[in-house]
Amino acid sequence: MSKEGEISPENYANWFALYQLCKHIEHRQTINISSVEFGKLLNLSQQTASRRINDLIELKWIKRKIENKTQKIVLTKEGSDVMLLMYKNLKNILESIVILGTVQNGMKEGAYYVSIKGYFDQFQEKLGFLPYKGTLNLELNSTNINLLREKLNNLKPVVIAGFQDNNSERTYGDVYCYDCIISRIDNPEEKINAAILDIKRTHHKKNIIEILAEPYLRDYFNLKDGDKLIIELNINR
Amino acid sequence: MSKEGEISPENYANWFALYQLCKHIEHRQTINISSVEFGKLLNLSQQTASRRINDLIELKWIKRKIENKTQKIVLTKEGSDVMLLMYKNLKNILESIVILGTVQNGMKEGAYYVSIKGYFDQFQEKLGFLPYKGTLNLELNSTNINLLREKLNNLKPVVIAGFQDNNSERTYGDVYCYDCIISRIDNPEEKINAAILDIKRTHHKKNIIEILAEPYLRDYFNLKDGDKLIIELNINR
DNA sequence: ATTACTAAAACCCGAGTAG
DNA sequence: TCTACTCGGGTTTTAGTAA
Repeated sequence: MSKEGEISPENYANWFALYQLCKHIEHRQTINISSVEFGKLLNLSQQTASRRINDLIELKWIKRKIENKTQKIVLTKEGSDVMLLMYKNLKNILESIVILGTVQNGMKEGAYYVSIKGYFDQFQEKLGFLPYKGTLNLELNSTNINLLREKLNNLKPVVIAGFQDNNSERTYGDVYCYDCIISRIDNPEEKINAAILDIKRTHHKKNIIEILAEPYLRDYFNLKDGDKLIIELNINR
Repeated sequence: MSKEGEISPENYANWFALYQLCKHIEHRQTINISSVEFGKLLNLSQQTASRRINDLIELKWIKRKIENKTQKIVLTKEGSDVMLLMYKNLKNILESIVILGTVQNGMKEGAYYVSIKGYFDQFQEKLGFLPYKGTLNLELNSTNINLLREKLNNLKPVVIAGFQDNNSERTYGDVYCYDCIISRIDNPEEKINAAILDIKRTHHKKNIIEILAEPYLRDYFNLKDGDKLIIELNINR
């Protein structure tokens, strides 16, 4: 076997077995499962499941106590480290994948919302810049939109507080933004601070997002429809 | 093959191959790698690596363009979904593993810090309760301390702002806390809001954490040294 | 250099069964 | 019932090699 906790071809079957075991973990890192049940979980026979458990014990990823012919399985520190390592690696991979958007025409609803005084006055303080009164529309492919959603889930939004307009009696709800950095794909070194307007509330096709920034981005980056921009999220938590 | 994106024994070798490929991803979800290099990455022969790539293409997890006998590999939406799914499952697993601590004697430095007026006055507002002027020490085993660290990494701390004491000319730094919920392991239904004092700054053995709560927890839970408590973190982001 | 076919070797799984 | 052994058969890997 290779380095401690490393997953290699000799043991990725075992890694997968550990992963399935962990899905059934209960209080105190304990799992109650027979080799027959474990076999069903893995889509494998009782015999192979039993062998897997012994492999995992040998790897020191789990411990077992047999009481009255039934086994209690406990995750060890090494075992939980293996799971943590994979989790961290996946997190890194997903975070390192650069998200790309394609410039689309139109300013859509974003421009309207940005201009409303009750919102606009909060931008300087909360985003760190006074945005251009319009948004840039970026289309993301389905790979990118999924990754973006997951990244946004793990990010704290900038909340632009809602308010009541006493003249029109209209109520304006909270607006959510996410800090980001934008650059041209053909010149990734020239970056600019920007913000993504919350994608949940827009009426768009679901794979279009709206970007806020201080300058008019089409001029700033000399953009035409179809140009590609890199969207980096600040993962500075 | 089973459900879309599901990893089963027929394809966890392929899943692992995809995972290794993703570690080498570059701009625009593209990977440049030969079958020889990929074989080395997987600790497998060039022939098997080549077959894996074809398997991944058949699974629609990647696409490939061959130019001048060299291949460019691009992750598909399905491929990134597979990675995202595993990431989310691991996240769930790690979050669902309950962290246990064992009651230890002593109040240590925590008690001193809690009592300092400059800090104490902030607790009501920031933690939602005025803590007992002492901390409960919990010892965590190495599995639990690792999991806790990872969970805290993904949590927003409650910052108790530092201040300057004009009498003693001493400067008191920021103190970090994390909201949590405590219960006896033998009665997990009776819960109480509490906070973990930042574990990084204490001079403790590294597997001891300090808990703040409104009541004197030893009385509240009728605790003696060695009793076990469940520590739940608020993952309500 | 590449990728990938074929065929033999190595490996793994599960049926039968023991404890 | 449980877990886990042996061993035959099927699957996967790799060496050799072609394109």
